[in-house]
Amino acid sequence: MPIEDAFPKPLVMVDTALFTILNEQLCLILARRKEPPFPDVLALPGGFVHIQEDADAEDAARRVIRDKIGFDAPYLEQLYTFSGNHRDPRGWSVSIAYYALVPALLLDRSQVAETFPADTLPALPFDHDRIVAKAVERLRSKATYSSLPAFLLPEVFTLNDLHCIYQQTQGIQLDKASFRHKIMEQDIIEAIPGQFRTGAHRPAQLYRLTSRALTPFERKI
Amino acid sequence: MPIEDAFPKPLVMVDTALFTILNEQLCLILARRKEPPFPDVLALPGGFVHIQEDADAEDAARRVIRDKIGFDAPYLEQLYTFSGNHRDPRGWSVSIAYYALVPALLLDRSQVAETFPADTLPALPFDHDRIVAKAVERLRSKATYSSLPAFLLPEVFTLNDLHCIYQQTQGIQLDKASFRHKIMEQDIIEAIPGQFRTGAHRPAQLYRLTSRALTPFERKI
DNA sequence: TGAATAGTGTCTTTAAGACACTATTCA
DNA sequence: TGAATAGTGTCTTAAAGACACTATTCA
Repeated sequence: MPIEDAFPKPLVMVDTALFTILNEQLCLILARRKEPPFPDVLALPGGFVHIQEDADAEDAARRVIRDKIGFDAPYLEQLYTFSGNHRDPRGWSVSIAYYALVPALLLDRSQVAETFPADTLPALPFDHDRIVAKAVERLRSKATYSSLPAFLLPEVFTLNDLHCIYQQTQGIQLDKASFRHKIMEQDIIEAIPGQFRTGAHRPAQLYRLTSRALTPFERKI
Repeated sequence: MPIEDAFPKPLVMVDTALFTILNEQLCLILARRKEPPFPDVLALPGGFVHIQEDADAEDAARRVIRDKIGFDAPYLEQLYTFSGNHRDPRGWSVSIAYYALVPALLLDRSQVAETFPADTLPALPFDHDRIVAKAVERLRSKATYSSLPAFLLPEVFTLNDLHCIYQQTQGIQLDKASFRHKIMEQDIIEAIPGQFRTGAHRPAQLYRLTSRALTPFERKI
C-alpha cells in the first residue's frame, strides 16, 4: 500500500466571502444551501474541490463564484485555511477560504444573489462567522495601504466615489483634501481626458485605475 | 451515497518553513525525506495530516516541528495553502504551509536539524521553492512593522542584538539611534532591572519582550 | 589613555492632518 | 446669487532619518 493511502483523507472545500457596497454599506453575498447538512440555510457560497475539473483551489473558488453571480470577481485573494474535526458534522475537513470584491453595479443584473450588511448578518452555519470576521479584518487592513477598495467601484469613477469607498471600507472619516493629495501621489488612478460626470452641480472629473492589479502603498492613506 | 463521498478527495499535508539566524544569516531548517517520492532529498519538513491525531492543521504543523527540532517553535503562523494537480506526483494535493521562527540557541542542542542560508538553498522538490519565497516575503514584510524578529532571539537579549536581527530579517541598514528611539516607543520590550551583559567593554542592558504574542506597530520601524 | 561597544541629543527633512479657500454648475 | 458639489493652497504638528555627541568598560 502506498504511504499516501495509509492516512484517511479529510474533506476539502472552498468557501468564499463576496463583498460589495450597497446603499453605502459594506455587504456580503450569501447563498441558500441546497444539500445537507443545513439545507436551505444561508451560508457563504462554497463547495467541494472537484479534482477532475479544478486546476487548483483558486480555480475552484472562481467556479463557485461564477456559479453564484454569473461572472468573475474583479478581485480575488486567498484568505486563510480553516480545518479540523469540529467545523463540519461530516468529519475532519479543510476549507480553503477566499475573499472577493464585486462592484454593486455588475451585481444588479444577476438576480440570484442575496446581500446582507456585513455588520448585521444572519446566523451562519459551520465556522462561517470566523471566516467572515477574518475577511472583514483583512479587507479593512488592506484598505489602509493599497488600492483594494477601488475594486468595489465600476471601472470609471470620480474622486468622490473613491473617497467614499475608502471611508466605508475603513469605517472612519478621511479629510477630503488630504485624501486627494495622497491618492494622486500613489499613481494608482488616471484622469480620463475630457470625461466628466455631470449632474445637479459642478461636473466631476472621471478616473480609472492605472493597473488591474492591487497596488500597495508606502504609507497609510 | 452521501454527497461528500461523490467527490474523490485530494491528499492533504502540511509543510513548514523553519527560520533561524546562524552566523548573522537568515537560515532555513531542511529535512532529508524518508519516503518516496524524492527519498533522501532535502525538503521543507512536512507530512500528511493525521485526522485521528491532529485537532487541526496547525496542530499537525506543531507535530511536524516537534518531530524535527524536539520542541515547539516560539512563533508559528499559517502562511498560505498551495494546491493543485501538478505540485505532487502522487496526485491532486493540498499543502497548508506554515512558517515558524526558532532561536538558534535552542537549536544547537538538537543534532537533527540541517540549516541552510535562505538565499543559497539547495534545489527543493515539489513546489517548496514557492513556499520558501512566500515565507521569506512574509517574514521581511512583517519585520518592518511588528515585533516578529524578536522571536528569533533568546528570551533575554540586548538592544544591539535586536538591532542586528531587524537588519538581518529586513536585509537593510537601520540607524542605531533611530532604531532605539522607535523600539522604545513601541513598548514591546522592557529592561531587566540591574541585569547587564558584560564582555570586553561597556556592559549592555538586558531586555525581554513584554508580551509573548506578536505586536504590530503603527508605523514602520 | 585609547579602542571598543553602549547609549543619547538634536537638527533637518518629510509626511500627515486640519481647515480655509477658490471653482463651476444649475435653479 | 446662493446652494451644492468639485477641487486646491497652506499652515501646524509630528514623525523619520542623519549624525555627532557622551558614557563605560577593559587592556
